[in-house]
Amino acid sequence: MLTKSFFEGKTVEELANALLGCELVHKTPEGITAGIIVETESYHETDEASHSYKYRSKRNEIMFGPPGHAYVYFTYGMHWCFNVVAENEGIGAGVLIRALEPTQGIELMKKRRHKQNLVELCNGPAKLTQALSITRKDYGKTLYGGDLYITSPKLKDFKIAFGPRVGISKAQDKPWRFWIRDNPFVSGSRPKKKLD
DNA sequence: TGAGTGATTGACT
DNA sequence: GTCAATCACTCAT
Repeated sequence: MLTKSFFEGKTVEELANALLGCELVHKTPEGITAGIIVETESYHETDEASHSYKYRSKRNEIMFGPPGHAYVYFTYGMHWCFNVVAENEGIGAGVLIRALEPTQGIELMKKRRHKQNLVELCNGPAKLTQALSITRKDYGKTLYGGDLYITSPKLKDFKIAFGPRVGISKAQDKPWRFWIRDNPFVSGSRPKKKLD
Protein backbone atom coordinates (compact mmCIF):
# COMPACT_ATOMS: atom_id res chain seq x y z
CA MET A 1 0.00 0.00 0.00
CA LEU A 2 1.18 3.52 -0.72
CA THR A 3 1.86 5.87 2.16
CA LYS A 4 0.79 9.44 2.71
CA SER A 5 4.14 10.74 1.48
CA PHE A 6 3.53 9.33 -2.01
CA PHE A 7 0.80 11.91 -2.59
CA GLU A 8 2.74 14.82 -1.15
CA GLY A 9 5.25 16.98 -2.95
CA LYS A 10 4.00 16.19 -6.43
CA THR A 11 2.23 18.41 -8.89
CA VAL A 12 -1.13 17.10 -10.03
CA GLU A 13 0.37 16.10 -13.37
CA GLU A 14 3.21 14.21 -11.71
CA LEU A 15 0.72 12.39 -9.52
CA ALA A 16 -1.43 11.53 -12.54
CA ASN A 17 1.64 9.92 -14.12
CA ALA A 18 2.76 8.22 -10.92
CA LEU A 19 -0.64 6.58 -10.38
CA LEU A 20 -0.50 4.72 -13.70
CA GLY A 21 0.35 1.07 -13.07
CA CYS A 22 -0.78 1.20 -9.42
CA GLU A 23 -3.64 -0.92 -8.16
CA LEU A 24 -6.82 0.62 -6.78
CA VAL A 25 -8.38 -1.67 -4.16
CA HIS A 26 -11.77 -1.50 -2.43
CA LYS A 27 -12.72 -3.85 0.40
CA THR A 28 -16.43 -4.23 1.00
CA PRO A 29 -18.63 -6.69 2.93
CA GLU A 30 -19.30 -8.38 -0.41
CA GLY A 31 -15.61 -8.93 -1.09
CA ILE A 32 -12.53 -7.28 -2.51
CA THR A 33 -12.52 -5.65 -5.92
CA ALA A 34 -9.45 -4.11 -7.50
CA GLY A 35 -7.86 -3.03 -10.73
CA ILE A 36 -4.70 -1.48 -12.10
CA ILE A 37 -4.97 2.18 -13.01
CA VAL A 38 -4.41 2.51 -16.75
CA GLU A 39 -5.83 5.96 -17.48
CA THR A 40 -5.94 9.28 -15.58
CA GLU A 41 -6.63 12.97 -16.13
CA SER A 42 -5.30 15.88 -14.08
CA TYR A 43 -7.40 18.83 -12.96
CA HIS A 44 -6.15 21.99 -11.26
CA GLU A 45 -7.82 25.08 -9.82
CA THR A 46 -6.21 27.17 -12.57
CA ASP A 47 -7.88 24.92 -15.15
CA GLU A 48 -11.19 26.10 -16.59
CA ALA A 49 -12.50 22.56 -16.89
CA SER A 50 -11.85 21.71 -13.26
CA HIS A 51 -14.56 21.62 -10.63
CA SER A 52 -12.17 23.53 -8.38
CA TYR A 53 -11.82 26.39 -10.89
CA LYS A 54 -12.78 29.75 -9.35
CA TYR A 55 -15.31 28.46 -6.85
CA ARG A 56 -14.97 26.43 -3.71
CA SER A 57 -18.19 24.70 -2.73
CA LYS A 58 -19.46 21.93 -0.55
CA ARG A 59 -19.12 19.58 -3.49
CA ASN A 60 -15.47 20.27 -4.34
CA GLU A 61 -14.29 21.21 -0.86
CA ILE A 62 -12.21 18.07 -0.45
CA MET A 63 -10.10 19.03 -3.46
CA PHE A 64 -8.70 21.91 -1.43
CA GLY A 65 -7.78 19.66 1.47
CA PRO A 66 -4.59 17.61 1.94
CA PRO A 67 -3.59 15.18 -0.85
CA GLY A 68 -4.31 11.46 -0.89
CA HIS A 69 -8.03 11.70 -0.21
CA ALA A 70 -10.92 10.55 -2.37
CA TYR A 71 -13.04 13.11 -4.24
CA VAL A 72 -16.20 11.39 -5.43
CA TYR A 73 -18.86 13.35 -7.28
CA PHE A 74 -22.20 12.63 -8.88
CA THR A 75 -22.90 13.85 -12.40
CA TYR A 76 -25.44 13.64 -15.22
CA GLY A 77 -28.02 12.56 -12.66
CA MET A 78 -26.80 9.00 -12.60
CA HIS A 79 -23.04 8.60 -12.55
CA TRP A 80 -20.28 8.68 -9.93
CA CYS A 81 -16.70 9.63 -10.74
CA PHE A 82 -13.64 9.04 -8.58
CA ASN A 83 -10.66 11.39 -8.11
CA VAL A 84 -7.48 11.42 -6.05
CA VAL A 85 -6.92 14.76 -4.35
CA ALA A 86 -3.50 16.21 -5.21
CA GLU A 87 -1.15 19.01 -4.19
CA ASN A 88 -0.90 20.81 -0.87
CA GLU A 89 -3.79 21.76 1.35
CA GLY A 90 -5.33 24.99 0.08
CA ILE A 91 -4.83 24.12 -3.58
CA GLY A 92 -7.81 22.62 -5.41
CA ALA A 93 -6.40 19.87 -7.57
CA GLY A 94 -7.17 16.24 -8.30
CA VAL A 95 -6.55 13.28 -10.58
CA LEU A 96 -9.58 11.70 -12.25
CA ILE A 97 -9.26 7.92 -12.56
CA ARG A 98 -10.77 7.08 -15.94
CA ALA A 99 -10.04 3.38 -16.40
CA LEU A 100 -8.83 0.23 -14.64
CA GLU A 101 -7.60 -3.17 -15.69
CA PRO A 102 -9.57 -5.59 -13.44
CA THR A 103 -7.40 -7.78 -11.18
CA GLN A 104 -9.36 -8.91 -8.12
CA GLY A 105 -13.06 -9.65 -7.50
CA ILE A 106 -13.83 -9.94 -11.17
CA GLU A 107 -16.95 -12.07 -10.61
CA LEU A 108 -18.27 -9.46 -8.17
CA MET A 109 -17.61 -6.70 -10.70
CA LYS A 110 -19.46 -8.61 -13.38
CA LYS A 111 -22.42 -8.95 -11.04
CA ARG A 112 -22.43 -5.24 -10.18
CA ARG A 113 -21.98 -4.15 -13.78
CA HIS A 114 -24.28 -6.78 -15.32
CA LYS A 115 -21.60 -7.34 -17.91
CA GLN A 116 -19.49 -10.40 -18.71
CA ASN A 117 -16.90 -8.78 -20.94
CA LEU A 118 -13.76 -8.03 -18.93
CA VAL A 119 -12.95 -4.93 -20.94
CA GLU A 120 -16.35 -3.38 -20.26
CA LEU A 121 -16.09 -3.63 -16.49
CA CYS A 122 -13.84 -0.62 -15.81
CA ASN A 123 -13.04 1.19 -19.08
CA GLY A 124 -14.72 4.46 -18.11
CA PRO A 125 -14.83 6.78 -15.07
CA ALA A 126 -18.41 5.95 -14.09
CA LYS A 127 -17.96 2.27 -14.89
CA LEU A 128 -15.12 1.67 -12.49
CA THR A 129 -16.98 3.34 -9.62
CA GLN A 130 -19.89 0.99 -10.22
CA ALA A 131 -17.61 -2.05 -10.48
CA LEU A 132 -15.77 -1.18 -7.26
CA SER A 133 -18.91 0.15 -5.54
CA ILE A 134 -17.51 3.63 -4.93
CA THR A 135 -20.19 6.18 -3.96
CA ARG A 136 -20.75 9.30 -1.91
CA LYS A 137 -19.99 7.34 1.25
CA ASP A 138 -16.38 7.18 0.09
CA TYR A 139 -16.13 10.97 -0.32
CA GLY A 140 -13.19 12.33 1.65
CA LYS A 141 -11.72 8.98 2.66
CA THR A 142 -7.96 8.63 2.75
CA LEU A 143 -6.40 6.39 0.12
CA TYR A 144 -3.83 5.02 2.49
CA GLY A 145 -4.75 2.88 5.49
CA GLY A 146 -8.49 2.40 4.87
CA ASP A 147 -10.75 -0.01 3.01
CA LEU A 148 -10.27 2.01 -0.16
CA TYR A 149 -6.60 2.30 -1.01
CA ILE A 150 -3.93 2.35 -3.71
CA THR A 151 -0.92 0.03 -3.92
CA SER A 152 2.60 0.69 -5.14
CA PRO A 153 3.05 0.15 -8.89
CA LYS A 154 2.23 -3.38 -10.10
CA LEU A 155 3.28 -2.76 -13.65
CA LYS A 156 6.67 -1.68 -14.84
CA ASP A 157 8.22 -1.12 -18.22
CA PHE A 158 5.11 0.41 -19.78
CA LYS A 159 5.00 3.49 -21.93
CA ILE A 160 2.91 6.48 -20.95
CA ALA A 161 0.96 8.24 -23.65
CA PHE A 162 -0.71 11.61 -23.20
CA GLY A 163 -3.15 13.86 -25.01
CA PRO A 164 -6.24 16.06 -24.71
CA ARG A 165 -8.87 15.15 -22.15
CA VAL A 166 -12.20 13.56 -22.88
CA GLY A 167 -15.75 14.77 -22.33
CA ILE A 168 -15.12 18.39 -21.39
CA SER A 169 -16.14 21.61 -23.11
CA LYS A 170 -13.39 23.91 -21.86
CA ALA A 171 -9.60 23.83 -22.08
CA GLN A 172 -9.81 20.99 -24.56
CA ASP A 173 -6.39 21.78 -25.94
CA LYS A 174 -4.59 20.90 -22.71
CA PRO A 175 -2.77 17.53 -22.88
CA TRP A 176 -3.67 16.47 -19.36
CA ARG A 177 -4.93 12.97 -20.03
CA PHE A 178 -2.47 10.14 -19.42
CA TRP A 179 -2.77 6.45 -20.21
CA ILE A 180 -0.73 3.28 -20.57
CA ARG A 181 0.10 2.85 -24.20
CA ASP A 182 -1.31 -0.24 -25.94
CA ASN A 183 -3.37 -1.25 -22.91
CA PRO A 184 -6.78 -2.57 -24.08
CA PHE A 185 -8.57 -1.45 -20.90
CA VAL A 186 -8.11 2.28 -21.56
CA SER A 187 -11.40 4.12 -22.13
CA GLY A 188 -12.13 6.48 -24.97
CA SER A 189 -14.04 4.14 -27.20
CA ARG A 190 -16.09 7.17 -27.97
CA PRO A 191 -14.02 10.34 -27.65
CA LYS A 192 -15.07 13.15 -29.94
CA LYS A 193 -11.59 13.31 -31.40
CA LYS A 194 -9.47 10.35 -32.35
CA LEU A 195 -6.41 10.77 -30.19
CA ASP A 196 -4.15 7.80 -30.49
C1' DT B 1 -36.51 30.55 -6.76
C1' DG B 2 -35.57 28.51 -11.07
C1' DA B 3 -33.29 27.73 -15.52
C1' DG B 4 -28.96 26.00 -17.47
C1' DT B 5 -25.04 22.88 -17.49
C1' DG B 6 -22.24 18.81 -16.89
C1' DA B 7 -14.82 15.29 -15.90
C1' DT B 8 -21.16 9.82 -18.79
C1' DT B 9 -23.26 5.73 -20.26
C1' DG B 10 -26.23 2.76 -22.74
C1' DA B 11 -30.16 2.11 -25.62
C1' DC B 12 -32.09 2.99 -29.82
C1' DT B 13 -32.36 4.74 -34.96
C1' DG C 1 -25.07 8.89 -35.05
C1' DT C 2 -28.42 10.63 -31.74
C1' DC C 3 -30.62 11.11 -27.37
C1' DA C 4 -32.68 10.42 -22.84
C1' DA C 5 -31.92 9.71 -17.91
C1' DT C 6 -32.01 12.83 -13.88
C1' DC C 7 -29.17 15.29 -9.63
C1' DA C 8 -25.90 18.72 -7.64
C1' DC C 9 -24.30 22.93 -8.24
C1' DT C 10 -23.75 27.61 -10.45
C1' DC C 11 -25.59 31.80 -11.73
C1' DA C 12 -29.12 35.00 -12.92
C1' DT C 13 -33.59 36.81 -11.61
